[in-house]
Amino acid sequence: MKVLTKKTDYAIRALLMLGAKRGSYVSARTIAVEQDMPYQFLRGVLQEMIRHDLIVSKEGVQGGFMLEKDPDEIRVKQLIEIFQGTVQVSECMFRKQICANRSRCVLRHEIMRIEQVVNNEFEQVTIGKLLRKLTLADHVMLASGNMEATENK
Amino acid sequence: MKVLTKKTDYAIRALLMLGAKRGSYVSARTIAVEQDMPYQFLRGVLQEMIRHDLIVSKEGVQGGFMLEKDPDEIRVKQLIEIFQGTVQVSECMFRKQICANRSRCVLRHEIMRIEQVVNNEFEQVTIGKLLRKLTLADHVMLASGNMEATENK
DNA sequence: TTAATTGATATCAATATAGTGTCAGTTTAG
DNA sequence: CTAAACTGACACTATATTGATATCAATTAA
Repeated sequence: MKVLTKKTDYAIRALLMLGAKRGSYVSARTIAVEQDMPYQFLRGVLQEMIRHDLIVSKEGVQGGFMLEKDPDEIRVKQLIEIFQGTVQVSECMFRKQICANRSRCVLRHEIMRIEQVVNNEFEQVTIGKLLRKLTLADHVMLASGNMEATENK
Repeated sequence: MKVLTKKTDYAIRALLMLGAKRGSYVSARTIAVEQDMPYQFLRGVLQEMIRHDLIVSKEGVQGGFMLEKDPDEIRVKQLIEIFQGTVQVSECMFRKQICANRSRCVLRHEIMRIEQVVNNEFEQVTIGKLLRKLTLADHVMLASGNMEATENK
């Protein structure tokens, strides 16, 4: 059971990078290299985020992508929805056709409850929160002199 | 994002059926027909559950499957683990290699926390609990005269 | 003018999920 | 003792999802 797919993972990390460099354009190439993501794949992810007004782009030399929304208003929940579709337990479950199978109904009811819990959690996590944790962690590392984890191969 | 795969879904519903008919053997054919599941596929699921000592089987005519464990001790969490592998956010995350990428680390940390929440929820749901909800729901339905949902096509 | 870029797609590869088929062995009813 | 109803154990196919690559036109700055 994999909670985040590559697309969502790349999206979040790209946003974190854009969030850290707010105000300037960062190219897909730069993000791909620094975050070790497949270039073309990442581009698709970035374009999807443009369509959802999370970021803006500038073409040509010195172009790239820039954060559009307030990091605190970009929720991981939304990213999951964009790249993985709504969190759902199993298919069907249309209101109209009350499911023909009792045990399936009982199961669904229980799972939908858990679904709510998960959604709630992902709703709480924003790019802003992650950004703050990121910089906080880096401060701790700098203070302790432990730098390896900050390096990029 | 799909929480339960068909295998897990079938497994749970098969167990509910075995739980409702404890003490007697129920054949894969019967379960498949009554619960509307693909016969051969279900058989694979049942065999997997035998390997994990959740159920026992008897070969030959009048044979079938029977619940082995106490329904209250069969947790949906375990079924998910058997049929979908441990709940994990993304691959890797081995303790030894501290991840080379800071933003990935921060993300992981947050996701692992949510993972805990989800695991906890699934840990609470047992076949026993579902069985009780099932029979309770049926009583309510019988009382209100609403029978359609109990019928099988 | 050229190189660095995005926009827009098309296509492919890899993996995971879902489902089918076959055959040997077991058991019970007749 | 035989036929039919079963499970055990696999091998296989199909479909869907995910992950990744490739191409080409348009844009922009140096």
